[in-house]
Amino acid sequence: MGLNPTMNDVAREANVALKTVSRFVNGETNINPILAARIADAISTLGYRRNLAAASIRPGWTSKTLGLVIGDLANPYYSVLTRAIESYARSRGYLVISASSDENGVQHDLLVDRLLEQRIDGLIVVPPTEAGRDWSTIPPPIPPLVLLDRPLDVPAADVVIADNTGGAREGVAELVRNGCRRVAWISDSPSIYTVRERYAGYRQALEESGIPFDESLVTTTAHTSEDAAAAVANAMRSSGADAIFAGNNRASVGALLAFRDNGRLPLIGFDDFEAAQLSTPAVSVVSPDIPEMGRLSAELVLDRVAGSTRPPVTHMLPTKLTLRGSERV
Amino acid sequence: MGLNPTMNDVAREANVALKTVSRFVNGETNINPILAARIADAISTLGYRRNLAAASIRPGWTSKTLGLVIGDLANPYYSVLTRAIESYARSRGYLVISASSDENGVQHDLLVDRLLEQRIDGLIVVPPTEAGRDWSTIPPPIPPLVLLDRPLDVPAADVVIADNTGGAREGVAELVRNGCRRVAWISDSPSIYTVRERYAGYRQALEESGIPFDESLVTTTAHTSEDAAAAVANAMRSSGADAIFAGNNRASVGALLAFRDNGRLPLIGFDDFEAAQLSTPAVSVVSPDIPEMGRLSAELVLDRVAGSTRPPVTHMLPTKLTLRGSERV
DNA sequence: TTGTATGCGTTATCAT
DNA sequence: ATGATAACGCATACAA
Repeated sequence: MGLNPTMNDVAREANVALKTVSRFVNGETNINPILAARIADAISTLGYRRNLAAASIRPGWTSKTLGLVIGDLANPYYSVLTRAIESYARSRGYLVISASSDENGVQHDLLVDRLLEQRIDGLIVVPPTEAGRDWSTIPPPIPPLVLLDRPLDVPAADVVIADNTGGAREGVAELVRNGCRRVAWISDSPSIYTVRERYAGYRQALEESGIPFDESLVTTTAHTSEDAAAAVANAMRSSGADAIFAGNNRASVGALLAFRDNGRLPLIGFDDFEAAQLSTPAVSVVSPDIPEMGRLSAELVLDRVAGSTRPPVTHMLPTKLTLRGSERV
Repeated sequence: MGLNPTMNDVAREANVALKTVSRFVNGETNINPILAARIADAISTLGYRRNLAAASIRPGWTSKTLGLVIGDLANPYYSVLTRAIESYARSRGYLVISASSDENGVQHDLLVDRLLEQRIDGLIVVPPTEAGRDWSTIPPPIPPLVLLDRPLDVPAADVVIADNTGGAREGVAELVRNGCRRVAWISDSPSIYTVRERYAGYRQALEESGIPFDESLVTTTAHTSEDAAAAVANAMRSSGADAIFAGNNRASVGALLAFRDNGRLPLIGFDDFEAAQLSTPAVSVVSPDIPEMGRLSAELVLDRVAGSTRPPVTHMLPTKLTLRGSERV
């Protein structure tokens, strides 16, 4: 291994002053070509690499690093989000340290603290399902912060969310437009923000169509695809459902599983998933623009890192209804 | 925002020496309880957070950070890998900076350089499809390095790969055991390491079964699912194939697409994918243990970070054949 | 244009 | 047990 050569080593090797090497490394122009050449030589013979960690502790300098706390990187939703953030950040010279909270508030808080200690320049966070500590108890200064996917009451933070209510409303309305009158709702628990929002859209669509609400068509206990499959089967057999709206992709998968044994019903799901296009007929979905949500978050946080003092904003991004066939029979 | 309080600020506030605060923060025990309490108070009133970047430049101290360069985080294969690495790393106190190369050698090299400058303690790398610069041209010292998924001739590096050849061989043999004699091979280009290895397994299985090799059954130009679908359709119509072995999950998806219009053939694919379990019949696959590959990589690199000088090893992890029904009719 | 001296926030040495 | 001082690798006033 050996030790890492420092700027001082380069200076000695090239027979110039430390400061001249610093200038060279930082790409300043006012520098004697002769010395520059000597320095370049010294750098390559020594294999010098600058130590960004050391540079970052100087006043006015930063780590050129962003922190990101999500639920679970193995979940395609989060990995696509993370990739979008990474891409935009890198286009502006930033690296991303991402960490998974497993939706656990304690773990989430630990990660936030660690990232703060690592002196990331900005922070993007998807608040965990099991709420963590109140942000107001974290002593300032806190670097630029973006709340992603789920809003929270943090005065200084920008917020980027999807129009969950509008999306669900549009999806349900499409089913109704196709003649369905008894649309079943299948989802996870309403204690989850996105579920609440989407469910509100379901209710809105029914109301706007003058369709009476029937509680027996609603399931909000489907935590897994298997749960959802059972709920869908039940809605078909016992509740006289004539269509299914799936509140997330696990619920959609559950519906497909249920359809194997029980025939099929018109179906629209929230959130896209890989299998949606392969099933027959392909599954129609309303889905947020995940890459754009990621990109925008990174842009907002980096603008603030760069000095923007614009008042905090909440961006609610529209969803998109993709009709693939499953919305009718 | 305001500035970040430093250890010095805490010392002044608590009326103790800088070093005492350092001791307190680093959890040393030999410290007067009275002073400790004063320090704790000062820390919380000032909202002091330790600056790990500053700490890391001290000799013998490190960034407690791992670098990871993969192909594309939005690809489930890589995101599951990354998640496994992240989990293990965090269990040992490390954060992970991951970056996507898009399989582009130039971008890959840029990222490696940047991570080296950021002074990550260890590096895990999936060498890009389009080869980057030779590692031997990177001047030492290079931190502990693990080559993941694809081997490369780097003397000091540990290597973690899957048994691609053995896996493909097992999958093809299963099709043969079910009576198939004309197994078509559908894959991406053999310029890709994993493709080459898997294809070798295909050839081995044929040879061991005494089945003559027929070039007309082989397609190695399927870069997308659509390409693969066309190739599968062609194999069914023109080449008299009686089974399909898909060299990766895009090829598997292509086969499913082709089956829509052309009936179906026994199918086994390499690499698992979400839709595999939803299709009817569910798709059988041979797949590497991705989480274990990630975990092992992180373990190897962190053991070296912790001082292990064990000679470099190559771990070839076994694959698993999951039979779900598609292997017969 | 080049160099000297100082400081960033932290830990380590060595005295007290 | 505690503290003054130096050092880590780097950048920046300020001098030369």
